[in-house]
Amino acid sequence: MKIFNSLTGKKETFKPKVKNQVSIYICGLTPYDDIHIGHARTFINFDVIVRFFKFTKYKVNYVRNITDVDDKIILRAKEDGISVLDLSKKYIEEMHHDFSSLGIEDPDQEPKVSDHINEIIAMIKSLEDKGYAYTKNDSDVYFDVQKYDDYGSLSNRSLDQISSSERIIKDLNKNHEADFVLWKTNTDGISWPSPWGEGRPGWHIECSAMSIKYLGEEFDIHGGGLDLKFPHHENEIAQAKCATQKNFASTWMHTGPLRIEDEKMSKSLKNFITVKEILNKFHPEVVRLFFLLTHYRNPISYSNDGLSNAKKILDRFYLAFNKKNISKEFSEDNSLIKDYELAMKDDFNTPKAIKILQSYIGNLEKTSDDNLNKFGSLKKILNSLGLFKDEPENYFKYGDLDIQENEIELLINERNRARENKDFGLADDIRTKLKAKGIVLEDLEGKTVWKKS
RNA sequence: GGCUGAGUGGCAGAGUGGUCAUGCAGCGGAUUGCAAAUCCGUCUACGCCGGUUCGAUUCCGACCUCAGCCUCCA
Repeated sequence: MKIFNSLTGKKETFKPKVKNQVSIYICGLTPYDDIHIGHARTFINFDVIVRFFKFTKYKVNYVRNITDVDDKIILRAKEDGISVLDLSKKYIEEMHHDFSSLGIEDPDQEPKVSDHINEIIAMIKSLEDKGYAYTKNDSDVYFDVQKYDDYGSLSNRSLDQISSSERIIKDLNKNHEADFVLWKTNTDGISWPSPWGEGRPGWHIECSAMSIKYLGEEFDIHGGGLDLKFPHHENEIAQAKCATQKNFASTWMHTGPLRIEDEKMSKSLKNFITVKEILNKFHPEVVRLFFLLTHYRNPISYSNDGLSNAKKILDRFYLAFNKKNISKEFSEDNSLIKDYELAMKDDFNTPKAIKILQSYIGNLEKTSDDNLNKFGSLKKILNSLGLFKDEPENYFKYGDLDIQENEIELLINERNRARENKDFGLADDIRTKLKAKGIVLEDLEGKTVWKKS
C-alpha cells in the first residue's frame, strides 16, 4: 500500500506501527451551521479510505473529532439566544443526519472539545513546564514557535516568510507573529477554570490532545482538508511534538479543495451549497461517486453537469443488476478484486478503480448471459465503496417530483390503453408530457416503469 | 511577493519512454410502433519552447497560464 505523505511530499509505502492495524485521526468539523458539500467531499474521501483498509483486512481505529467550542459557535449561539453547547448539539445532530444520508460510516471515536478540557489543560501545562508556552500582561497563553526548530516543516514555510506575509496583524503580546493561542483568557460565552484563569482552549490544541488520548503519542495517519494544513496541522505538530517529545503522526493526508462552478468555495465568500440542498436533487450515491471520480488530492469543481455525469455512470451499474435474467447467486471473480486492489493500493486511486469496474461491466455484458453471475465481486467492490446499497427501483425514482406518483400511474395506464388501440399519437403525447416533468417511461415486457431523468 | 500543486480530445478524468485509458456527449447502424436499455462501428489529445533519446504526452530546463495556502474554512 502506497500513500502520499504531505509531510514528505512523496508517495511512501505505508508501514503501520502495528502490523495489519491502522490508527487514523481525521479533523472533523465545527458545528455551527449545516454541513456543506466541501465537508461531504472530505469525509466521503476518508470514509472510502477507511473502508478500503477494512476491505483489505486491516483492523482500523478511526477517530474523528468535533470542535464544539469555538468563536464561531459562540457568536452564532449569541445571535440565536441559546447556550453554546445547545447550539453545537443541534448542529452535531444535523451533521450525523447528513453524514448518515451520505452513507458515511461512523468513526470508532468521536471526541468533543467540551469533554476534554482536562486533557487540553494538561497538555498546555506540559508545554509551559517545558518552556514552550508563555503569557504576558495577563494575555492569552501562547505557543512560542521560535522555541521549536522544525516549525513550518509540514507547510514548507519559514518563520521569516510568515512574519513577512502581507496579511499579518500585529499582536503586541506575541513574541513572534506565528505564535498561536493555546488558552484564551476570555470568559464570554463559555469558559472553564484553568491555571491561567477562566477561559477556553485556543484552536489547534484540542486535536493534539484528543488524538493522543485515543491513539497514543505516535500513531499512523492524521488527515483533513487541505485548508487545514496551515496553520492548523502545522500547529498541531508543533504542540504535540514539544509536549511529548515523540513523533506524533507519521503519515499526513490532505484532501483536495472543492470549487463551485470554478470559484473557490469558502466561509467568507458565503457561496457554499449544503448537503441537504444537493440531496434534494441527487441520490447520495451519485454525490459519493461524483467525488470518487476525482482523485482525493486533486481539486474538484462542483457543477450540475459533473453530478449528472456521475449519475449516468451509476445508472449503468444499477441497470446491469436490474436485468430480468440475472441470477441472484453471484459468483466471485478474484481477478477483478485483484485489479481493484492494485488501483486502490496506489494512494487510493478511486478514478482508476472505477474505470476498472466500468470496463468490467461492459466486457461481461458483451460476452454471454452466463457471465452475469460473475457480478458477485463487482457488487462486493461497489458496496465496499459505499455504492450500490439501494434497491434499483428506489434509486431510479430518487429525488423531488413535480408530479404525484399516482398521477404518473394514471398517465401510464392511459398511455398503455392508447397503445393497445394503436393511438400512438396520444401515447407519444403522454410520454412527452411526462418527460417535461422529468419522468422517463420504459416499456418493458408486459409492463411500463418510470424513472426520474 | 512567498510556498505547494496543476495544465491531456466537446466535457469529466486516469496513465505511460515506443499497440487501447475509461465514461459521457457526438456521428453512422442494429433493435423498438416511438422511446429507454443494450449491442456494433466511428471522430477529436497530451500548454509553449528547447534539451536528452533510435523514439517523449511521459525524463530535464526555461517560459506562459491556472489553482490552493499564506485571514475564517473540510
